[in-house]
Amino acid sequence: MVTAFEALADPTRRRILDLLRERPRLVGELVDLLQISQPLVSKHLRVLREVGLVRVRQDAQRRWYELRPEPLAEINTWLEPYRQLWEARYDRLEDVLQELQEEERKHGKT
Amino acid sequence: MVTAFEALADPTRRRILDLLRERPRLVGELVDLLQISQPLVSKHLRVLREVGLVRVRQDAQRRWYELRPEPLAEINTWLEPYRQLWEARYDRLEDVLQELQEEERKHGKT
DNA sequence: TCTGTATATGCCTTGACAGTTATATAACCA
DNA sequence: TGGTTATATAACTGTCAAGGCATATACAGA
Repeated sequence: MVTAFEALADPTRRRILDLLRERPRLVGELVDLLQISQPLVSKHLRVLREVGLVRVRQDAQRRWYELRPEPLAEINTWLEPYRQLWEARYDRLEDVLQELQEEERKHGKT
Repeated sequence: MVTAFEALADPTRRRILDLLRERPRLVGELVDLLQISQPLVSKHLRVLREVGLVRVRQDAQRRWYELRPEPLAEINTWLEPYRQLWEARYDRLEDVLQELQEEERKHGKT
């Protein structure tokens, strides 16, 4: 596990980030909200920590996990050159139509 | 494997997409460029096909693989609310400084 | 029809990771 | 100090995907 891409592949981790977007949270809060075991939450948080997507503030025995969105900029950068492409193609319906035709040809040959 | 997020987790697949961004390519071309086995390329292409990130045009025995950037819009949408956050924090150096201090405190206590 | 070319698929092994349970660590409180 | 709370980690299991090898499929040309 190295990049933010891998970290985002897991849907649970995406949910954790979404929850931290509202405000920092304790591990226990996340356990309640996600309905999964505490060790599992801690593991996902460790992965997110390692790629820099969250940081921890310790407060006695409690640990506040806080979002650090900067690594997402890496993904945004990778995405950039594609953005223009899909925007440019929004008005072209031919793709969809042609695909429907091909599906028809393949499956509909009863 | 379901979403574009999972598809992008693999660096080889990201490379394939980058190559297809220039122009459509034959499977054989990708094999040469990526320096990996033909079956493996075909398998990655299958994953990309299943999430709709590429499409195929058949030309005799050859298959032209072509980029279909639309599913990336899903990722872009997910990213959207985060974008403002990291942009808002670009000018705050305190984060970095505080982190350096904490590292210092932890490891530098010789 | 046979042969070569281009690509896909099946089977297998290995490694990584999600998830669980049990336990360790660490700080607070009585 | 002992007990309790909050979180992390270790050990384990099951699953799934990457990658390799062998083979099937599909088409073209002779």
